[in-house]
Amino acid sequence: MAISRTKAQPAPDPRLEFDPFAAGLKEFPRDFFRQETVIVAKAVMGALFARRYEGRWYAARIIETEAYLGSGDAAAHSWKGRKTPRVEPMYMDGGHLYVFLVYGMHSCANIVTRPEGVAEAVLLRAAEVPSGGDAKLMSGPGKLCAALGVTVALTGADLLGNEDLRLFQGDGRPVRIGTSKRIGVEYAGAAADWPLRFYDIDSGAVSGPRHLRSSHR
DNA sequence: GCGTAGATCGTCT
DNA sequence: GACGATCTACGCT
Repeated sequence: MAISRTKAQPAPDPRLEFDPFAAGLKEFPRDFFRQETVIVAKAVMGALFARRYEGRWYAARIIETEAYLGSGDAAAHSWKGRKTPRVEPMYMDGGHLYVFLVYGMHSCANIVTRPEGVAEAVLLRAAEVPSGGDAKLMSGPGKLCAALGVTVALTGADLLGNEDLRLFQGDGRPVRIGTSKRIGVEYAGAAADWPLRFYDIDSGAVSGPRHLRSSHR
């Protein structure tokens, strides 16, 4: 009988191997994540969501996000102050991770924003391979998590000072940002039409229907 | 390119 | 007991 040990985490896609430290990339200070959620949702465009696995670093370049505005947002899990065990990470200080499971099979990763007690977050919807390549690999929140090997086991983790889960600033290249309503929240009434989805107009990895991929704003 | 259906199970009512 | 902050396969145009 084997000795019980911590649950094994899935391996990231080898194509994502990239060392942000070797590339000299900087991280974000805590206060960055405490800003307004829409500001953060746009500012992390081009940033690298990175994970260490068996001693190597793997990363995804964020090119599509959505803002979820807490208690006043019918599309947010924290709508009307809901605070169930699943949603609790959304109430943590900015810079934490909130991961949940949708449709019984796909994980979705969010960066928690605002100070502790304010349940807002930025959903990471799509990303590019840092070294280039398959634009379809991470063109959707579930695929992004699958490629990086991120599961609900990581919900509540702190991205600052974390040994194997971090967020790095991009290389500073300007990103042209398009705006649209959020995807998959038709049940949210008026909030379903709020312009809270942001994406890199020039990226081939953007998710969603065609009419939500062309330039807006 | 577009629309539809089915998968699959944790979470909340 | 119903329903997802999704994805893929498949049929049709």
